[in-house]
Amino acid sequence: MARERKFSNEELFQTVKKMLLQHGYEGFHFGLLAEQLDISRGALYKYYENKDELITDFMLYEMQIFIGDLAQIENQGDFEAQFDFLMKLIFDKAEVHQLITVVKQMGSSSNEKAKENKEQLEKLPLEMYRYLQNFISFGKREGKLKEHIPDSVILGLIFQSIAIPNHFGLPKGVWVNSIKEIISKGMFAHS
Amino acid sequence: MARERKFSNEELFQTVKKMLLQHGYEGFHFGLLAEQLDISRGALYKYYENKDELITDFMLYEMQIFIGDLAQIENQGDFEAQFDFLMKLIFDKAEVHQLITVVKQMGSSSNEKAKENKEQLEKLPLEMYRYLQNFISFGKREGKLKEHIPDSVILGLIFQSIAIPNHFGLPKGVWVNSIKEIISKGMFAHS
DNA sequence: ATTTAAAGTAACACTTGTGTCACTATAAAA
DNA sequence: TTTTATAGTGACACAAGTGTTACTTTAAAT
Repeated sequence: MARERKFSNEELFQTVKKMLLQHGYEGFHFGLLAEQLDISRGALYKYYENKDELITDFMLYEMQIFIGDLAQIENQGDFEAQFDFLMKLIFDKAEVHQLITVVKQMGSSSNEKAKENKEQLEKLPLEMYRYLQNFISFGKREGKLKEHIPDSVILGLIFQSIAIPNHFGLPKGVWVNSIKEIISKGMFAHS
Repeated sequence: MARERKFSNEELFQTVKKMLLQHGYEGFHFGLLAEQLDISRGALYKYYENKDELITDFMLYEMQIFIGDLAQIENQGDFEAQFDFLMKLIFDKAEVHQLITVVKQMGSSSNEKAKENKEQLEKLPLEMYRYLQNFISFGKREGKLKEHIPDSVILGLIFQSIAIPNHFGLPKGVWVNSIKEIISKGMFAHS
């Protein structure tokens, strides 16, 4: 009944991700995207009214995958296993984190659908927080995590650790293990 | 011999900083800047040929101040004092860190002066590294820092810690001390 | 008071991105 | 094979940023 599409949703979102990481929110535009997908700019308007609607839609997709993965933390057994799982997840999905800054750069957008998407997006951190809160409570309850450090600092530091630049190109294993060691036991030698 | 300027260099750079943090590299432009400074756009071209020349010039100014402050680390006495000094400096100058990402977004710019500035900028991390390398060597030599953790991970984690978002608005003292504790002694309770 | 050098302005031509629309292309249903 | 619904195109009018230039303003030197 209809003509075949020249690009899949999967292709579209992958290209959007690449473009956003490369050019940031303000440098991202339909011309660039259309060129990468080898279609005309006009074709994109068949699916999205504007940039913000497309970006929020993409972010929703990306975040839902991330949360789906995160949900698996509950099946990981003891606290150490959960900690390892979380660190692995974060390092495997390093880009998700940089993408979050993109949403913050969006103004109050013109389009209705984009606003809806944005509202949806704002709910997701709460959903994430549920899993992470459980993880931390579990750790504290078991006496594995220091009681007196605020949960938000623990979470913040874990999440931020993915953004540390590996300038000297250390092998990933060494890299991740070093970061895990500092976060869990500190960089100071035992006195 | 000449007319009075409507804006000082100090004012200019402060506004550039604000605009860059607010809009990012690609969203920053002369029109915006001129409006903020309450001058015409054309006036800016009396001083800078284009955006990249202005931004690199600003970054050079900003980084040189930071390095000047950092140099004081050598007068801080023992290792713990140096660590405290470094953490305080980093938290007081949190913006400098976000600004570094701006330089990475610049393409190979059109203008000669901008290229020169960029080359200068690329030399600065090495100058910073000298101070930080000394700090870490000192710490390891004194047996205060773990020998087996690569220097680049230690530095990376310290610098990255400033970007942790204080979503829940913890008081700055609690906030910084918590982060310092994790970095130095870890978030795991002593077994 | 006149001159002068630098500061600032405003308009122009140019470039790049936006959103729309009449149009063509194509795969499947009838 | 004709119809039809959807995919995709290309051109148009518009909006926003760039870089230049002829012009005006102003404070200090003569």
